[in-house]
Amino acid sequence: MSTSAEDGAADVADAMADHSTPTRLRALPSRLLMQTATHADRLVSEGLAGADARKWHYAALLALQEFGPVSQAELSCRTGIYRSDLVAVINELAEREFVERAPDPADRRRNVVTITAQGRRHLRRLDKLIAGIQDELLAPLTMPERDELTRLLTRLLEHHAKPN
Amino acid sequence: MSTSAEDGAADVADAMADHSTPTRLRALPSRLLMQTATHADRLVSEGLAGADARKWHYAALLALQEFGPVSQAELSCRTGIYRSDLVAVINELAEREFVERAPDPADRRRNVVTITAQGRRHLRRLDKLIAGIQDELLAPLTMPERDELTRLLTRLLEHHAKPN
DNA sequence: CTCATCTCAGTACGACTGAGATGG
DNA sequence: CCCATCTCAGTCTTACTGAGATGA
Repeated sequence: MSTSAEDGAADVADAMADHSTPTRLRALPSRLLMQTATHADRLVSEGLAGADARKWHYAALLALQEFGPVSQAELSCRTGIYRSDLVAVINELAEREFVERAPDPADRRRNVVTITAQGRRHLRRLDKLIAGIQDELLAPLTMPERDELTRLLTRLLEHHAKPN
Repeated sequence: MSTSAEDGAADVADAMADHSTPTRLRALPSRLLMQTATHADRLVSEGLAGADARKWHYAALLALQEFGPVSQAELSCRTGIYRSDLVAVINELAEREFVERAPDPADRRRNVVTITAQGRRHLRRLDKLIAGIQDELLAPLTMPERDELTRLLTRLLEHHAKPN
C-alpha cells in the first residue's frame, strides 16, 4: 500500500514479469499448498501416462507388493483409493496382467488380488519413473530442504488425520 | 529398509495405530502435497461456507482491494480464477453488493469491476476468518517452521511457473 | 477483443444391488 | 432351518473442477 514497499514490489515485478497476484493471496499457505500440489499431480499424471499408467496403478501395485495378496476392501484402505474406483483400477491392471483377481475360497464374497511377476517388473519401471518425477518436482530444493519439506508435510498430515 | 530406521517407524506405527499405507507411498512428496492440500482446501471451503462465501470470493475481493477497479480479464490473471468461472463469482459478489460491475466508459467491450464499501467490510471479515483457518491448518508447526514451509513452497512454485 | 454460456472430461463420493457370510 | 443383519464387489448417480468451443 505504501510508497517504499511498492518500490520493492516493482523491482520484483520487473525482474520476473510478475503477473502481480495480490501479496496476501500469494503467501497464503493453503493456496501455496493447493497450487504446488496441482502442479505435482500434473507432473505425475503426465509422466505416468507416458508409461500407460495412472497414479492409482502405482499405489495399488506398491501396496500389493508390500503386503502380499489382499482383498479389494483392504487394498482400498491401504491405498486410499475409493472402493468404487478401485474396481476400475484392478480391471486395468488385470487387463495388462499385472495383477490377478481370484475369488477367495475361504470367503466367496471376496476377491483376492495378487501381483504377478510382470506386475513386479512394471512396478520397478514405475518406481524409477516416479523417482524421476519427484526429482523434477523438487529440483529447486537442496537435499536437506527436501527432507525438511517432507517432514513438515508429514507432520501436518498426521496432525489432521488423527482427530477424526 | 534398514533395521534401525524401521525401529523408529514401528514406534510411530504402534503409537498411532497406523493403517499401514505402504511406506514408499506415504513418503512421496507429490502425494504428501496432494493430501495436505486437499485437507487445507476442505478447511478453507468449510470455513468460508459458514460466512456464505467461497474461496474465489476472497481472492477476487483481495485483488480488487489491492489493485483497484479492473476488467474481468485482468482479474482472472491476477487471481488465477479461470475466465469461465469468474463470471459466476462476480455475479455472486454483485448480488450481495460487494462489487459493482459497470461497462468501462473508455472501452465499452469491457466491464470494470469495483469493490464497494460493503465489499471492503466483508473482506475484512474474511481476512480474519482465513487467518484463523491458516492457523488451524499449521497448528502443529512452530512459527519458524511455518515460514520455512511457506518459503519452500514458494520456491517450488516459482521454479515451475517460469520455465513455461 | 471482452464477456458470457455451454459443453465435456476427470475426479471424488455416496446410494444402491446382489451374492455371500454370520449369529441367534 | 429361518431370518435379520453385516460385508464385499460392482454399477450408477451426483457434484464439483479445470478447460475448450462458441456466441453476443
